[in-house]
Amino acid sequence: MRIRVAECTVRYEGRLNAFLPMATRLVMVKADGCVAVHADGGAYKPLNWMNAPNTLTEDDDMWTVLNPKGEKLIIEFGEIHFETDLEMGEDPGLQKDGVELELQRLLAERPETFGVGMALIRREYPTPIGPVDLLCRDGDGTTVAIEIKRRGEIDGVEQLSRYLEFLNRDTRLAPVRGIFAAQEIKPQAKLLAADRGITTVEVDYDDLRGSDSEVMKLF
Amino acid sequence: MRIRVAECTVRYEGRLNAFLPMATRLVMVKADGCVAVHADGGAYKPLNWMNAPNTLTEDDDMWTVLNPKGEKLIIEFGEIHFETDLEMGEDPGLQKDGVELELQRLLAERPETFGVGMALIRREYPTPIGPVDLLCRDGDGTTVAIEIKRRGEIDGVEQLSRYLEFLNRDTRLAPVRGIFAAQEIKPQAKLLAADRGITTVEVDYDDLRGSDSEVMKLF
DNA sequence: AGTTCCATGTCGCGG
DNA sequence: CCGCGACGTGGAACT
Repeated sequence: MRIRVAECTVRYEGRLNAFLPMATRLVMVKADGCVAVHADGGAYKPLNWMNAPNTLTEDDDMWTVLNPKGEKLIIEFGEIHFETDLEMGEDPGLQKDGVELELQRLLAERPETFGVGMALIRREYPTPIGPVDLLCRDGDGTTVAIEIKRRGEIDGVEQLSRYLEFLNRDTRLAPVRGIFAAQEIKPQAKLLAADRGITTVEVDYDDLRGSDSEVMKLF
Repeated sequence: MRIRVAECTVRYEGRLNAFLPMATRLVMVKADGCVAVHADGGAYKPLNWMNAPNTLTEDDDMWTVLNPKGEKLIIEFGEIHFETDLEMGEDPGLQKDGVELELQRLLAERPETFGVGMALIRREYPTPIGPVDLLCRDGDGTTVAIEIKRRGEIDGVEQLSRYLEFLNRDTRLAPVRGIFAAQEIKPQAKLLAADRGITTVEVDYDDLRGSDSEVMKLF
């Protein structure tokens, strides 16, 4: 990784045009060729950048970064305060844990969370426009499509609506009703769901995890 | 801005849990207190980070970053290869040009782009679920709701559909038809729009800007 | 503060 | 390679 701290101006021409007046900034060039220009503030996002793949041309006090899409990043340097180049090697990468899939797994194990007699048909039930998180049958024998989100927003309701549209064309399943489940559902999403005849359910992740541990303890 | 390149492990506990095994990485601490851990590759996004506001506690070879929401970032250092701390001063900030609002402004000035006799009623016409970009009346006196995006994708069609749903409940406006305008419209979005009876229009930003300059020159 | 929508979103997966 | 959905989305604008 190459790091240069210097006075510079930056011009980006691509999906939009942008310009940075002369100031002191950090320019980072990673091993994969991606370039990022950081100010000393403003979260982790750089002011300007160019992702790999690209080509960096160094020309006197000017760097030109081009990518195959025709985007261009031009950095013109003034005084260079500091520069270094360090070997860092491969990164083993990030291990994550505890997102939507986990919630889905927990709820798939406990369909009765959504009503007495609710039974799972299958997870990730395929439709032409993508898989429904859970497809179930309720106590009355009605098919139920369940969409699960960590945070329930209007998009999720739209997504479920589209699934329902398609599922209801399948005469073997129709009529299909919808349940929208999330840890927290925004008022606007609740409103739209109600308007569409979709039930909303707020689920408690810790409770689910807790009862999961309970179940585990029995074995 | 403080920069340290060192062997380290990183643990994040917050909205999810994540762990980085020991490896050489760059740790950046900006003036506003935000912390970012970068590998030598993978675009501009850090492997792990903590945005301001937060508190950094240095304890021997371990840094603990806490934020008011209870999220936690723990960095444990091994060998330190390099460290520096540089003054960079305020950044004048990025000047952008050519985004959605600009497109909206240009099209609001030229409603006839969407058909002969098209007249603007107002920009950002309010509905209970958000403002419609342009509300117009066409040559036949029919109300037209126009949604403008830089890139036309399925979400935009959904958004316009929702607006139309609400606008058509207003007996003073109904029937309202929809136009979906963007510099570029994805095939899937066109398909969905057609299915919903929404017209799609691809507009040329440079043409619009050009004719804008023309208009300017007349005065 | 809460909510909505934009973004040079980025990223990963599956067709 | 495109389409599509998730993201610790982040960030701005507006109520």
